[in-house]
Amino acid sequence: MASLNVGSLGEYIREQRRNAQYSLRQLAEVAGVSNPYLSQIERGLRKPSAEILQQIAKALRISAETLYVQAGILEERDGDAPALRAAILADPLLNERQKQALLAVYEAFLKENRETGESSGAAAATGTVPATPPAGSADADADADADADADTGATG
Amino acid sequence: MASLNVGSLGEYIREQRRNAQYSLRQLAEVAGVSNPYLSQIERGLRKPSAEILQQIAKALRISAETLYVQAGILEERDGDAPALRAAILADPLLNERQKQALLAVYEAFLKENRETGESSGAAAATGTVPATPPAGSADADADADADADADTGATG
DNA sequence: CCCGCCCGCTTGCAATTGCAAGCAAGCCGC
DNA sequence: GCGGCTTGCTTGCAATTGCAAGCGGGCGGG
Repeated sequence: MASLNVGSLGEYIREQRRNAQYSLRQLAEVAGVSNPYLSQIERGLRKPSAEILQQIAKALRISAETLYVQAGILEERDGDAPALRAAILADPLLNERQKQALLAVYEAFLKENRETGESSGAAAATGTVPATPPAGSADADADADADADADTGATG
Repeated sequence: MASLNVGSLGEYIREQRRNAQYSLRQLAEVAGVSNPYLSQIERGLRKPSAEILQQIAKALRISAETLYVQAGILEERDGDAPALRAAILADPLLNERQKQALLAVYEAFLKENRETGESSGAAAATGTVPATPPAGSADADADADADADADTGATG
C-alpha cells in the first residue's frame, strides 16, 4: 500500500476525530484500540487492518467503507454524484419506480445547487455527527493544542 | 474475527477457485501470493489482509467486495437500507436540507414498500465468471485430487 | 526402475501489526 | 512552587501475517 494513501488515511481519521471533538484517547477507548496505536495510525506510521478501521469508523460514527476507501482497500464509488446514483439503483428495498423518483429528486437538487451555487460546503461533508466527548475536559484548550499538533502532523 | 467467518472465507475461495478451474498454485501465481499462504487461507489457518483478498479476488475475476463480505470486513449489501442513508448523508453535492428531504422521500418509499410488501428483489449474485486455466493440465485428475482434499479440509 | 512435472501442504523466519508501560508537556487549583 | 489531570507520543515486545525452501504424493514417459 502506497504510503501516500496511508498518510491521507491518518489525516482523514484525525480530521474526523476533531470534528467529533474527541481527544485521541477518547476515540481510542471508544474504538477499542490502544491510544498509541491510534496515534501512529493518524501519523501514518502504521497501516491498520480492516478490523481496526471498522472499529475506528464505528466509534466515529461514520461508515467503515469511508475509511476503507481512504485506505485504498475499497474502490471509491468514483465521482460523488454517481455514488449516490449507484446507491439508489442498488438499493434492494426500492422498486424501479421509486428509484427513478429518488433519482429525479436528486437531480433536481443538483440542478438547484448548480444554479444557486449553493452546496453544503460544511466540513462535515462525510456526514460526521459531532458527538459529545465522553467526559468533560478543557475543550477549548484541547482544540488549541490539537491545532498546533495538526500543523506538525501535516509535515510528516 | 471469528474463525467461523475465516473458515467460510477459505471455503468460498476454494470453491471459486475450483469453479475457475485453477489449481492452487495457478491461482496463487495469478494472484501474486505464495501458494502455501493461499493453501493456509483456504484451510482457514490464516486470516489474510484486505490487500491479499483484493489480489485473490482480482485473480478470480470476482469483486473484492465479495471476499470482504465473506471475511466479515464489509457489510453485505442486501437488506442494508442504512447504506443508502449513509450515501445520502455523505454526498457533498447536497446541502443539509436536501439531504433530509431525500431521506424523507426514501423513508416514505420504504414505508410504502412495507405496507405493500413490494420491492425489486433483484439479487445481483456474486457473478462468478469461470476463467480458463492459464496452462493446460490434467484437469480431470486434479479435480479428483482436489475433491479428496476438500473433504479433508472441511474437517479442519 | 528412473526422471520430470504437477499437486497441496509443512515449516521456519522476517516483517508487520497492535498493545502495555511509560514519557514529556500543558493546564488548573492549592 | 506543588500535585493531579489531561494530552499526544515513544518504546519494547508478543502475536500475526506472508513468504521461501522444501516435503511427500500422484501421474506419465523413457
